[in-house]
Amino acid sequence: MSVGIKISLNDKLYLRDPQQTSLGQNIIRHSILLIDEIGFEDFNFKKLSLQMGSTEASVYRYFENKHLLLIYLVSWYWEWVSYLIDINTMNIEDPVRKLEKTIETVVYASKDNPSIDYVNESVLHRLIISEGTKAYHTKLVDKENRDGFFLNYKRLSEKVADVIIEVNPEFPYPHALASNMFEMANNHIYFALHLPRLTDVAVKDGNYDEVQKMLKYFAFSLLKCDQKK
Amino acid sequence: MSVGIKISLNDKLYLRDPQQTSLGQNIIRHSILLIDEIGFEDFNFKKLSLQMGSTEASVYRYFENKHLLLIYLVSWYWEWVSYLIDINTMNIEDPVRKLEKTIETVVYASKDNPSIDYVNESVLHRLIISEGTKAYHTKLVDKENRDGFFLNYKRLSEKVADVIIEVNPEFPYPHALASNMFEMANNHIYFALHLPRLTDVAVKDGNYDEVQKMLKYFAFSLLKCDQKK
DNA sequence: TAATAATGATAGTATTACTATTATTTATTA
DNA sequence: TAATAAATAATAGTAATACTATCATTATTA
Repeated sequence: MSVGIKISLNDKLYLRDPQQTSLGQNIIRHSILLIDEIGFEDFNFKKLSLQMGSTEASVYRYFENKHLLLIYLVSWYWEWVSYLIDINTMNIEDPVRKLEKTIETVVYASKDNPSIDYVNESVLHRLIISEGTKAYHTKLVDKENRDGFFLNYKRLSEKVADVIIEVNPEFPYPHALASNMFEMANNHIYFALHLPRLTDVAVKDGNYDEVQKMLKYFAFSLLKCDQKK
Repeated sequence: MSVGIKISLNDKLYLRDPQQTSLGQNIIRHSILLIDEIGFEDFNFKKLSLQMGSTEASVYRYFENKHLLLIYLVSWYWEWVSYLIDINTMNIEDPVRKLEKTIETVVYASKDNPSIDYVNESVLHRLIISEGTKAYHTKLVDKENRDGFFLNYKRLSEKVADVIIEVNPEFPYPHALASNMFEMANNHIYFALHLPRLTDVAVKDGNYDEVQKMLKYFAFSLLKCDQKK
């Protein structure tokens, strides 16, 4: 982004760092757009290179396969959310306000100012919502987890778990509540758009207020404490 | 099953009803085992037919492709859970007890008596946990939803939402809580096994007691009412 | 300016995701 | 029980996918 943050990701995810070259940045840019457009199953490096005006071989020099590219994008996203949470809660002392602000950030991450020019955050958000869990639902989870492929998500969960503990030190499931909040945020946006009988919230024109309200209700109900506003 | 229930599924999911022939039943039996073994991505009809001692062409006469087979298995699973919930809560009047029993059933569905001989329920459960959400995370969701491919899951959610409303008619998110309970049950078993930093529960040797306890804690905390025991 | 590294162009291979055709077995029914 | 139909097996074939390899060209950097 203009301010110059660098999203730091596990370097085993790629063969050549895509953030460092313009071809690499193009791969990121166009893979986000193309996966969003045609879905992860139909996406491949041939189509991507065609759309980019590059070649299959070149893309393969950056990523071993599309699965690792997806993990890369997912990691990028959570690292980005994590960064936004840091900024947005920076000067907040009160843990309840901090948790509220965290929830707001998770739901509206993509609406936060434009940032890194080769990443369309709002398209990426949509992609994470529909394809995100495929990153870790694979036969290779254990190996990939050992290789640290999911660290960004786990660290973010732990960061939020820490806030949860601050709000209520007696709460027995801080990590589960944290990860569930992330999963729920994405799931219920998806449900609202595609399987509305599975939820009670509605979403229209990118307005996720009802999702946000529900997440706050769930969190503060469980933590047996009142919201500030 | 011996008692003679018939799991009724949308007939657009298949080309020929697999429950009606022994080849069809074999397809179900072996696809469950093989997907569990090698994962959905590496699974294909060639490998399946090889393992069954049949041919690719024969499998294609039952299912258009592996994606529809997955939806079939997922639907089968939720219909089966739904059936178990009906039996297990049949004579329970008290909604709180009913919800407790429902949660127990969801978490331990696979442990319920052996049933239909061509379905290994406990392997199927494991498969749903790791591959289940791929059934509806696809570019075709809307079309497939219109075709009624996800009815079993939606009806089950609504059934549980009804119990939730009985427990607390003021609760504003009964559908979301219901679907979230299903998602959470599977997610946290998966997390406990593969990404433990994302949860607080542990699972060993198929013992899901901690998951069950957590789900009850979440549900009854949200519904602001005490559990019975 | 020479050397090095990155990219493009092109080709090739094994596997996947099917469809088609014909032969054979099994089930049905006359 | 023979005739007929239906289901399955065997085999082959095609287009697309998921890569790998090679060599030419263009940038970069020493």
